Amino acid sequence: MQTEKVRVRFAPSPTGPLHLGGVRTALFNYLFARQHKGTFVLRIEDTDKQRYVPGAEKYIIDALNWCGIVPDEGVAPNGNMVSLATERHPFAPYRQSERKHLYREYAQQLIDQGDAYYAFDTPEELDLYRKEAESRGDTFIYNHAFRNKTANSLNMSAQETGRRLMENDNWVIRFKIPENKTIEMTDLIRGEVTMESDTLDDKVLWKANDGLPTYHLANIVDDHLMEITHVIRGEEWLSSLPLHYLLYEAFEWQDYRPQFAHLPLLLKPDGKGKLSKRDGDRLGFPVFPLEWTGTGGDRSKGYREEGYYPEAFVNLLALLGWNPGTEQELFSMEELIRSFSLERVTKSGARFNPEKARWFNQQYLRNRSDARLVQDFIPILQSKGIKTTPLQAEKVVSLIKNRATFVNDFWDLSHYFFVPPRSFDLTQQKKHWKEETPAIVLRAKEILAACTPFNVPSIDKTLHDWIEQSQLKTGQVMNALRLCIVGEPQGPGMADIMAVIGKEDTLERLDHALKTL
RNA sequence: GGCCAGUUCGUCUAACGGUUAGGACUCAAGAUUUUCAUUCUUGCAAUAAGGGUUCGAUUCCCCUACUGGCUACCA
Repeated sequence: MQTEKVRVRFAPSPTGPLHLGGVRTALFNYLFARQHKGTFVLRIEDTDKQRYVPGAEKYIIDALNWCGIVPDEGVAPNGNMVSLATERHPFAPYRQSERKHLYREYAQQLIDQGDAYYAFDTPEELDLYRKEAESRGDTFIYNHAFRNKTANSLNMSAQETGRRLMENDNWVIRFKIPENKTIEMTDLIRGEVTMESDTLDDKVLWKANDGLPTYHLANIVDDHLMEITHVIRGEEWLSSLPLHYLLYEAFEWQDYRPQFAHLPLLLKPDGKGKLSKRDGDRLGFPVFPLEWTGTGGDRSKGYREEGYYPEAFVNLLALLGWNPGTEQELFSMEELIRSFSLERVTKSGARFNPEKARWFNQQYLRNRSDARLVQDFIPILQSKGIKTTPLQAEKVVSLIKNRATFVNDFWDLSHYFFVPPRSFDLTQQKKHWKEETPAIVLRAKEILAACTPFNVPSIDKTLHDWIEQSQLKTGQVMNALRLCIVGEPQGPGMADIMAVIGKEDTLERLDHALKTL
């Protein structure tokens, strides 16, 4: 089993944008495949016409791309159709809607074997049964007891069945769950799981009204046809595992059955339940990798647009439900591939923590070279109409980067380097603009005017010599200068700031402040 | 309601029978500093409750509680 080539798949449904949990599932599949030198397949499960959302498939591909989770095989990264099998995509097509012709024969096989049957209940009838059972305090299960007393191909003649099918009566194909059987399953994360077949419903395998298989059938058939060796998916599928096991048995594929791993769910940061789209809006953090505009024009924030680095995003996702067993928290994709293991995936759901997410980005931002940060900063400066040199911008970046979480923070942290303060912080004025201050600033101006070269060590020395001689306090001088030059109580050392803005600008700002304050 | 899974600081988690129960985020305090931030130090803070098993339980078993998932002709 271990010697065979690993093939995993990520099989999202294009019913909307991929959210955090989906990306994480894709990531874990990707890491697992890479680690085992296997293949990561992207398959699109679009068997639900009602819930299909145009653009969702493209979104999924774009999002994975942004994260660097690029499929080896499957629906192409550029969104192009891969309908014909090629060397790289031997099992094409990878979109279930394009594979619909394949599934019918498998459904038929199950019927011929007696493992599935045509059922003719209407949705209304079933609704009624359910309500009835509920009012009695019972649980409605569509199992052997129930199927014996309703209209289906199991208890009517072939002619009658044929007639009803011809009349296009309301029919579906249901799987015939075996009676009184204990299903023993293995999950790579949870270990042994057992379930009694009598608690299971005869699930619908084929929907007559749109002529498509349901998830369960399509999924099992495709996983088999595509030679998937490991199914790594969300915990919400754990309760379908017995059905899937039974299907593998019915097809006599149990020897090729993939191994299963059910990932813990991502939960809301507060309150109850799993993370949903609305939580992002409510709590003010994105739940989607990329910004998404719904059909109604409603916009949902994306990590990319918030200014997250994809590397940081992937890193924080990887540590949700998995840990390396060491104290390392920062991982490149390569390191993740090396360290990942399903054995170290947690069993319990993980609450998403937006604070920690920001911390990850901050770490990545700090580790990024000034030269690279400048590339992202320059467009922002341009959009503000600032003219500067890359050298100057890089100097600024190096001074303020450790205060930022995102490149988007840079402007707020550095505008005073480029634009003289328009106003002066009031509380700072109260604290640092005393009776004697104008005289000090005036003198500082003279001293700075004589300071050459106008660089950090020289400014520092000049200022400190003067402060020492005149018996002033460092804070007295520096805070006053800061008020004049920055306007706010923030920023790097004054010598650093003055060196960047230059002598001329420095003196002008002092002049202006003396007049205004 | 039924079935399944889960439960260690507020959050993410480590400890696979023997630790003062560790780390990270957050928060608080202190140090450094011309401000803010950084950095450093310190602190607050957890084994859901109860029974077993064992010389010894976070760890194994049972039970209760709680949490989550599923319970569609959705995936």
